[in-house]
Amino acid sequence: MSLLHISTPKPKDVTQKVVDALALAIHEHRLAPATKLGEDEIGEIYNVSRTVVRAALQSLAHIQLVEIQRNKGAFVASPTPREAREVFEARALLEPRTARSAASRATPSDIEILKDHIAKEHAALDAGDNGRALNLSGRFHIEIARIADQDTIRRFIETLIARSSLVIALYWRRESALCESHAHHALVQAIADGDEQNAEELMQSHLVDLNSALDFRDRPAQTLNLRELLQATDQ
Amino acid sequence: MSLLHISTPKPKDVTQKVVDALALAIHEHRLAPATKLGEDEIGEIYNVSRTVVRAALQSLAHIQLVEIQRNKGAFVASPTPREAREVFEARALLEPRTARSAASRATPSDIEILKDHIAKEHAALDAGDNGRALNLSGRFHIEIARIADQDTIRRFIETLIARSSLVIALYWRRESALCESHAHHALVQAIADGDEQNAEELMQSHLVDLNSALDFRDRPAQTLNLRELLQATDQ
DNA sequence: ATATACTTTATTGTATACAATATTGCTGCA
DNA sequence: TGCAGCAATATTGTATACAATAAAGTATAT
Repeated sequence: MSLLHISTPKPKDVTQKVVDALALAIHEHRLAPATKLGEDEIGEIYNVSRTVVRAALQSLAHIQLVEIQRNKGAFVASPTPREAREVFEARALLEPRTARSAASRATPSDIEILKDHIAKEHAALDAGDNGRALNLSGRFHIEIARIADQDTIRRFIETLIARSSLVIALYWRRESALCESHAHHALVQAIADGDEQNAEELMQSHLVDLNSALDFRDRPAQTLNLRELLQATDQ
Repeated sequence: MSLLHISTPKPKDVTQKVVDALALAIHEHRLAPATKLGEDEIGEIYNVSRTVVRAALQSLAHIQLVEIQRNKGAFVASPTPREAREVFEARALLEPRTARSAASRATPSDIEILKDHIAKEHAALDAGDNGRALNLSGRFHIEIARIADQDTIRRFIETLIARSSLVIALYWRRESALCESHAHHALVQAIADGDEQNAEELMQSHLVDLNSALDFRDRPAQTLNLRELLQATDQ
């Protein structure tokens, strides 16, 4: 056995890098819903070929962060009011149970990680970086799913959190940025105490609060979406 | 991938054809877990280039029907006992609620569709085509999710049903093929009657029955998986 | 005979070239 | 002016070519 490769210096998965970069930009609201994502353009930005850009876009399409239309291209997804509602209904179905599970399994180091997330979120808010704060807030929820130790459901929740970013970008009503800090803090406390019932209920009410801060009556109606709707006659 | 992918109306999407063909082969247990899916090989079978094969494999990888290992290739997924358990836990979390929702919304034509599914399933069983029967059984569950009119959750359930095929291929214990016919029939009756409570409970007990027919103690341990494990040194 | 290093082959990862389709711009005519 | 039809351009879909990596085979030395 040759000891030549001591460790893998570059596990370089270029496609994943592009996926992560685009996903982060969407989560942080730097890329608005319905934005066109041209393949050449993205390829030039990241210095990769269209091949990997296409793979990245397809990956993002699958979690419904982007929508690919044949022969038209890829666009940042723009959830309809109905889709937006569904996202939060699904979260309401999955996350409370997951929080309960997390409360029954969390280790001290898990609690540290959660508290760390909250701290970073606060820091971002203080710095006025709302995009980063929103992203951290979502990752807080994903972290709880990870602690619950249910990979399958965690993956579902990840996609729901991702889409939630788009929903918030389109339908957020309140002026105050993210006043959920207290909810997250209380949740961590319940999880740290192993109080399953409380964790479940806190998560449920937290999601209700989030939902009530959204206004689905507004039309999302981006220019491109409109044009698509007007032209959609086939099938 | 619009909201309606009941069928591909346009014969132009070659990738989707490959995806569907491979998925069907897996669902019908013609492709066993851990089978290597070489790109050239598949490309020759369907007369397409590796480009579309790769796109198809990536698509299947995302719903965890295949597993892609960098520089190694794609393999039919081989869920571990743990993953298998998680699949059915997730189904137990999502499907009863979905059945309830379906019971509150089903139209007469929906009922017809469900009964049609059951009839086809019986026919397949009588013809000794267990693979097809299993596939139809899964599509029955997906149909209920469609009736429930929750696209987001329906997509989750679709992936769970797909993975269930693999789980059954690996961990099915009973000799009798699929004795769920009665359960499905009773479910349709409850849904047709609009009996939400009954539909939810029937689905729950149906899933419990399915679960009890699985034996997760057996090792799946395919040859290739073993070799991978012995070489897995990263992380 | 076994093990190790090296060579050869096969397969995947990425880039590029070509084909198909959509979009845009122009020209001519009413 | 406004619109229809065609031409030009741009973008995506697919195939192929090349590069990187892993797998397999071979020879040699102990």
